[in-house]
Amino acid sequence: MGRCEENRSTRSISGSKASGKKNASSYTQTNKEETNRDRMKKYLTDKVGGALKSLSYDGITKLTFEKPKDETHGDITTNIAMLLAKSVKKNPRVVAQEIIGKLEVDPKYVSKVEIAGPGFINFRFTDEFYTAQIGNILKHAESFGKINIGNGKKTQVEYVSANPTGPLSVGHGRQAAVGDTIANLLEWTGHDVTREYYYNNAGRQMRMLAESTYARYRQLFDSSYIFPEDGYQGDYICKIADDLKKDRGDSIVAMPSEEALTICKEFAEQELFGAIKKVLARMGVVHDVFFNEDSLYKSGKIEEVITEFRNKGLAYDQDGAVWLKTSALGLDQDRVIVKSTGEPTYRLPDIAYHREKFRRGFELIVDVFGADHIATIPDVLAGVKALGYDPEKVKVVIHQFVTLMRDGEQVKMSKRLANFVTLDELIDEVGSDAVRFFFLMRSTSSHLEFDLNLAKEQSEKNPVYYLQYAHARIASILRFAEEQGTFNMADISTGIDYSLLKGPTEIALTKLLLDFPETIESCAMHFEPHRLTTYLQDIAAAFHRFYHEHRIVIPELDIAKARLVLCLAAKTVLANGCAILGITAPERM
RNA sequence: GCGCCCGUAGCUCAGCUGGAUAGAGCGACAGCCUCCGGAGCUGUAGGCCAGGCGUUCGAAUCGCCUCGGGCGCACCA
Repeated sequence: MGRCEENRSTRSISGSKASGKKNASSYTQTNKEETNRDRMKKYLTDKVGGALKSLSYDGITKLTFEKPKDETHGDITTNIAMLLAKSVKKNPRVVAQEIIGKLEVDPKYVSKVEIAGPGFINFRFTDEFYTAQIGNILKHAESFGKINIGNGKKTQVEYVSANPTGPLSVGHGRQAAVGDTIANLLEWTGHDVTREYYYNNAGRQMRMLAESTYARYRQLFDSSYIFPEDGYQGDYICKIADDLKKDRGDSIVAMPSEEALTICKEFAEQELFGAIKKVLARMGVVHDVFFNEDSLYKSGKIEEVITEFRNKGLAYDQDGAVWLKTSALGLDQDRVIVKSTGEPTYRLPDIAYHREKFRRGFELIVDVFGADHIATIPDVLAGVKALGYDPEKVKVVIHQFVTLMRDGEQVKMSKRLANFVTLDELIDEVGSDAVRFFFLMRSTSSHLEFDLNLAKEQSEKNPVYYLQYAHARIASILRFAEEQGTFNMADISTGIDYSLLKGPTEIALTKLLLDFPETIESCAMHFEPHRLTTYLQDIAAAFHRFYHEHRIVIPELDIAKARLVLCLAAKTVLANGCAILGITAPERM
């Protein structure tokens, strides 16, 4: 890995990281088997399984439980009777009745079993079953929600990966937020995550950057100097040229052009990469590894791949170019991997890079790309497979485009005309929390409409504030309770009578809080950060409802304490969720 | 022409491996502060889930087709 530029510097940006440590062995707090729903399933699988056995219905079909959509249908449900109905030739409701007849459940856990609809068996658990677990949330505190399902699996998440030819756009911003949050989710589920940025500082784009910079530099001395036709038009090039002049005076003007261009390229690259890292850091995004495509050439990895394809009979020469027989790998047509000019196409280094990912020992590889890169993926996966690696280990997350809206109108952007909004400007305008949250709010497969007015709005309309407000409000209540002497943060773990929590809003909030670990699991396994944003909105809403129904700091100390502990649990989940999303959870606002 | 994504309330979008009367926010309308943060809460109105056919006990969800919108389809990355 010596070819990679390591960057394991401290990640202390905006306090958004729960921890800079990525030691898999620290994920011992919550085992998967211990999540609330798993516990319920395990219990019921045992009980219902027993009933099926005594009816000789076992082994016919798989017994599963799921969470009903509608809360009035109980806490957990099974469709087993409907699945059995056909093979035992009975009405599903009759089958359900038979099962219930043989069922023996502990009333301490299960308060209600009923047949509903076409033949669902619904179970309701007791309030105490839930509230008794609040202590568990407090015990794990900032680790509540961590689930060790990755077992330290070596995982790489590649995202952003923009070449240093200009400032990052809002599209890159979405990718940064999505990639970084997926990385966070994978860490929370026990994966050993490396955050990586792949770039190319050779090639045509960079040559154009050099020429553009050089031209702007020359124009500082002679305004009639001609700017290249396809050059980068943006003002940022002028600024780089300006800085170059400050740094080197007029010393480059007289140089031979090759030498001058090299200097311009390196200067511009350094300046742009600095700016890219800086703006990413503003969003709390810090990569561990910056992998330079050029290193693949220098170390001969590119040649190696070509040779191997040739040896396998998967590469051939035609019209002066080298072709990859992708048609033999299940794709519609063959593709060029080395142009007749001798230059490789992007496919070749991409394949070589992915092979390196495998060679470096990654067992799970997540690529986050923009929708415009969709077409390249099948080639790379086919290439990887041909080289003997399992393409199933590569998960590609494609995100669709971002549209900025201002005052109900779409903000027109064009990179070529250089009138696009940069990520930096976006953060300047609405702040890092809103940027991250808005980018994460939607499913990656959907286009994202970013409403600038809404993101700036400091009111209940703004979903970020709604969430953060809930956290700040709880913090305020806890402060108040401590001032009143009702509550002592130091000894909250003992002497709480959770059975005093029995209002509908108290129970609803409790249940939702206990869903946190499985929400994390689901988000991580499907690489879908947006579901966490929806979940946290629900938590905030459930808290506000609870708050409005019950006064918390009251003279009845037992009840006050139980409610305060519920508040603290809600605060914990909100804070942990925000940490994963990479947004702040303010104590005051 | 081919591939991928999307089409759900006036607007922006959820809806996890198919499940029971389709959800949220905004917008509209009507309410709620002697009391811990009203940046909050409650209620009303609003939908043939683009359309069609199929799979099944059961479809917004799966399959095929059509229509709309986006993004790609190079010896550019």
